[in-house]
Amino acid sequence: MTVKVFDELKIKEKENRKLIILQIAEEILHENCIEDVTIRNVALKAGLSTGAIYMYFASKEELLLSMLIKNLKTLHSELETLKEIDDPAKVLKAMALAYRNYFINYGKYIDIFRHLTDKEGPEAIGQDHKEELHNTVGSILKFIEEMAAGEEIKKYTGGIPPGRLVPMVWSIVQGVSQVTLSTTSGKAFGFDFDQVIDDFIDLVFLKPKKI
Amino acid sequence: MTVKVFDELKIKEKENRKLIILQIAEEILHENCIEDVTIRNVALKAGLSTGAIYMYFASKEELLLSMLIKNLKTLHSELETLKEIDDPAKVLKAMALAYRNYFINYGKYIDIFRHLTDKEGPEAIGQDHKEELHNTVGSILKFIEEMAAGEEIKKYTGGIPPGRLVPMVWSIVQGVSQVTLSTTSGKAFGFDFDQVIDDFIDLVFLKPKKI
Amino acid sequence: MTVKVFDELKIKEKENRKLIILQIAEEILHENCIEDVTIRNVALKAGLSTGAIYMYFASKEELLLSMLIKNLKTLHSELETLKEIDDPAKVLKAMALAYRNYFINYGKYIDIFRHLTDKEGPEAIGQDHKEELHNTVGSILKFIEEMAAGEEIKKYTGGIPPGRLVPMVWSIVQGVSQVTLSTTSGKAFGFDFDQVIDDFIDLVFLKPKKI
Amino acid sequence: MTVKVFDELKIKEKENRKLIILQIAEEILHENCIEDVTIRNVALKAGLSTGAIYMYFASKEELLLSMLIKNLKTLHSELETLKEIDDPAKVLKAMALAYRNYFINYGKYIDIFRHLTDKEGPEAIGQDHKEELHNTVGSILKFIEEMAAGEEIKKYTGGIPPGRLVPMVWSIVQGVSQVTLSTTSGKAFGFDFDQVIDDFIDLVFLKPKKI
DNA sequence: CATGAATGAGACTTCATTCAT
DNA sequence: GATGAATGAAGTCTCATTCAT
Repeated sequence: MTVKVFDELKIKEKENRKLIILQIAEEILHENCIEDVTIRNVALKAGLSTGAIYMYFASKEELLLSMLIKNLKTLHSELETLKEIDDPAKVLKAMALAYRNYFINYGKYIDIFRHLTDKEGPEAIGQDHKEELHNTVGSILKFIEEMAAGEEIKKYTGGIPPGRLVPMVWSIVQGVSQVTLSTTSGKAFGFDFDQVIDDFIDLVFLKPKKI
Repeated sequence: MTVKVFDELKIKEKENRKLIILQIAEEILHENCIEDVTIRNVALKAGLSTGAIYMYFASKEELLLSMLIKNLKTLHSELETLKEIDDPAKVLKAMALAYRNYFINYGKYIDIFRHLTDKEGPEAIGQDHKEELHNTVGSILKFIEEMAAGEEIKKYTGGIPPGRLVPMVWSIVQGVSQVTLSTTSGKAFGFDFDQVIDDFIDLVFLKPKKI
Repeated sequence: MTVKVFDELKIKEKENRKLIILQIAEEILHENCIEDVTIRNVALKAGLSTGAIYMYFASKEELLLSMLIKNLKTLHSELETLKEIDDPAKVLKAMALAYRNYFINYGKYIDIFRHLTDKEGPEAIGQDHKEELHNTVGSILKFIEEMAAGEEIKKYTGGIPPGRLVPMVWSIVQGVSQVTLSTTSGKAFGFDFDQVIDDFIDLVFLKPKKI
Repeated sequence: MTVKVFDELKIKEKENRKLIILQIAEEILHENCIEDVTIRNVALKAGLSTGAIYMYFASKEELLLSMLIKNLKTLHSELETLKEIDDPAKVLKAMALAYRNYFINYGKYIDIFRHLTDKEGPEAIGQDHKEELHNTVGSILKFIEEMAAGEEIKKYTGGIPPGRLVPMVWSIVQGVSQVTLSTTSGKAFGFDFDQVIDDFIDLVFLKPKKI
């Protein structure tokens, strides 16, 4: 029995250390770029040896994947808190802001996403991990669909079924984030996240009343 | 005289080979990912030695940049052909399709964009090249703004000035492309480019008439 | 406690390996020329992979610089032991011999010197390292000046202040080393280091008494 | 007959173009460093193709060697003009200045010297070229020996035979050039060529009279 | 558990040299 | 004679991963 308790403690500790490593990797990604997220750099910043990282993650691939999933889950739970809002315009704005946080803080996850999913062959992501990723994204999309199915929103979306609003919302929020928050377009051309989102909401939700 | 003709032929041939290399690089990018666009790989696929690539491009940066600018220019000229269309909904659809081609054929240029612009320090893109890139993007954005300033479109966009419609259009088209055309979201969740664009156009342009 | 001992051992071992690599690099330099002191060659001769060298030296520049400074320091400490000699002729001879050892054993440091200092731009030596080098050379020159300031020596050098004797001594000893010890002039024309130095000492120190 | 004249003209023209290429190589060496003397750079500056250089020089080695020998010959003929000077101190000063010119203008010939002579094996310099180099240096040394055999000079050099003065003069002049004219020691420590040479001449030639 | 030395492959890049035209 | 495209070897350096300790 006692041994078991110890074992569980050990597992918890291990899980803890995993999270710490993950967080350090995120900091590096956030402060620099995905190319700088090397095992060496992570180990260095964590005060560990390079080899030690492999006690917690089987490969770099797995580490990156863990980062991605962890953050998608954070995004999901943030979205969940929006369920109580009634006004669809406000929901959309809140969703956009949640995504904005996800994008700003862990901004370069699209890179990871792509990096992990576009590859084929031996370096590619394992099937099991692929599923976990798929499920996590799925739950976010499902949430969006639920939001889109609200009574209020139908007044503005007409005949478009909720299922079809999902890729639209997802696309727009991601597109706006990427375009307005990236160094190039964003800073160079003076694009502003809030402005674009607000204008979009105006366009969709307020216009009918105006005319 | 004859010599001059020969000279011109040589220059043309060289330009040709440059384009072939560029196309090969594009194929690699398209079939794999930006990390796989290495000088080695390009040379291999071109049946050349690695050194030979440097006869046509002074550095890897220049190769990537050439790809990017070439395709942005193609996009721009495709957009220019849309000037005669009157119906703003049709323009938007046509623009989206143009971008879709750009994105589908040479898919991951956003990666290059970021890859080239996010870096700082010695590996970063040179200032002169940065400007060329900036200008090319600028001319596309300017075109969008001109489209957004049309009389017809004002009926649907209300008080939003054309300048502010630019990032919105750009964001949405890019976002939809990325989300629906990428392997992951697109194929995995059954998102469809045309459907999303059409729904969006419905939302913005047809709704007023319904209510 | 034991752990600490182990740690210290490791550090010592690492330092040891660093010295071994340095020595191997020196051997290559001695047997060939500075162009042959490549990371590849050093690694090969050390039975290591090229990457392994970078565990001990951050760059090739650092390796070369370490070689140079190490040997300048050896020269300096050898010179320091000459402080007790009274007879200036003997001091000069001893200094020349010390330099000869430095030059013979690690022969082509002048090359490194130039290699490191003549370059400008990114490949050039870092400012911090430049200073360390400057200081090391400075301490040697300072020693020579102190020697040149001795009472005895004034009888032979007349009104030339000690500070001006420094470049002269440095030049002559280096020149004689290079000319007599190099493969070409030295071996080809039968020049002999000791003979030249002795003659020079005769010329300066003994002549007065003769006339 | 006529054909022969043409042939000679051709040979002359070829020799001419050889000299031009040589001069261009020298300019590059002078303005930059030996590493920048590449066949490509020379061809570029000469307005030729890389391949064309090989019509005039069998290899890069030969080109460098030609540069070296050409300049040693210039030095030699400059020295020959000093034969009429009587005062040995003045001769020494003039010789030093001649060497200084050789060193300043084509300063990095010592590198070439070393580069060419220290190598062994297939890349090494051919035996025939080695001899030409040897002879050219030999004629300079012979000149120095003749100078050192003058009656006037014996008063200052006592019993040292002229043959043994040769390496001393050669060493000192080269050493002083290298130490005072190099970026590092020279500029960094404020060494001055003329000062050192003058002091040295004082030391050897004028001191006896002072005491 | 943890270390960190070492590997090996691969990244970009340069350059002397050759050869078909 | 001359061109310049192409090669192939070599250069510096990075990094995921392994393994003896």
